[in-house]
Amino acid sequence: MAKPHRQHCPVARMLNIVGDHWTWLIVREAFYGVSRFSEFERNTGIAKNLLADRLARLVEDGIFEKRDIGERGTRHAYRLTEKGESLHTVLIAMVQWGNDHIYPDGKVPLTIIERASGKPIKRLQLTSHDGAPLSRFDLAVLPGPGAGRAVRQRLSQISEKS
Amino acid sequence: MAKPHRQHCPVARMLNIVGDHWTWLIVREAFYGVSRFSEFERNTGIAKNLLADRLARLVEDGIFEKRDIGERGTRHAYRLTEKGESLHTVLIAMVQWGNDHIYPDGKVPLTIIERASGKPIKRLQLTSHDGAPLSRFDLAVLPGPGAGRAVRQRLSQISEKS
DNA sequence: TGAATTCGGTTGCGATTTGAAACCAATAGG
DNA sequence: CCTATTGGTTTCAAATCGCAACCGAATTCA
Repeated sequence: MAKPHRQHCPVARMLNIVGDHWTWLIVREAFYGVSRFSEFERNTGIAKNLLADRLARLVEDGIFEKRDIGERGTRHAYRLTEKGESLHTVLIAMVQWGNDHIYPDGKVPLTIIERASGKPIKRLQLTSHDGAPLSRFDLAVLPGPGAGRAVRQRLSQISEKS
Repeated sequence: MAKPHRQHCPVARMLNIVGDHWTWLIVREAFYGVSRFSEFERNTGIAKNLLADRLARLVEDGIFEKRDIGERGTRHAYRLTEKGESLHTVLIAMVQWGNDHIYPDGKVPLTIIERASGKPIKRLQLTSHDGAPLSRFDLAVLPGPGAGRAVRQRLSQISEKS
């Protein structure tokens, strides 16, 4: 794949793990319940060598866990770890964006509903600490506890401008 | 870049537009207020030829809009369209995931706060139509108004399993 | 008014990655 | 015991990446 990003930025660092488009299709399949190599292959259309490579990386990065099945087996199940499971919010954000902006006339291929009520879920919304909805213009980005010199400098430049 | 995905899936289709890791760094910069070619270049570390390619694609896909500045200008500003702006939720989801899973001991490089209160924003949460928080196990995926045969078949296979 | 620098690219090139296919050993299923 | 499936690895051509060089127009500097 590509050269890893060295920036101390959660987005850049996340992209080192899940910055590949095949990876997201693999993760999507995992949330559909897929766990076997051949199923990932069939459902995404990825080439075998790439699938093997991506799965190995994802296991190494702690997104998937590889378990043997069948006792004396060369058969495996790839299951999402908790770290992997928590990608769910990002995936849903992607689905919602795709549904909003790709299909004309609301002719979306799939809708996500709450099982219990049968009604569609709400769109993901940024909210303040007390739950009030926020737009991106209500936000500011501050250096966190782990911010180094570079990050601090960068963020101060931004706040100057605005 | 890669061959586009042909699946009728919002995730796959979105990845055709923003499935590249550089693209997300460019979008990140745009949300920081960056609009000029040279600034994108400096702040992301991307090569000039790739930046030119990515920006052209993003303009074509309606994520950015390219405006001339300086009257008789070979100088341009790349600004997010509304379609581009709405990627914000996805980006925030990525930031939150990165902050949660990449930095040990909560030593995150940046925190996102509400400007008005100075307090950190809430984590993005899936909610039902009436606002109750949901986990991914509370959800079901149904074919939408634009679902074709392939999607229907696929989704019915999934519901069989669970 | 020149001279130097910046901006927004394009071109060329070697190194890396991709995608498709062929191949393969082990095992499960009938 | 035979066949198909699983989970890969290998091979190879084509595409892409990343880096550096170059470039014309325009802006800034002296």
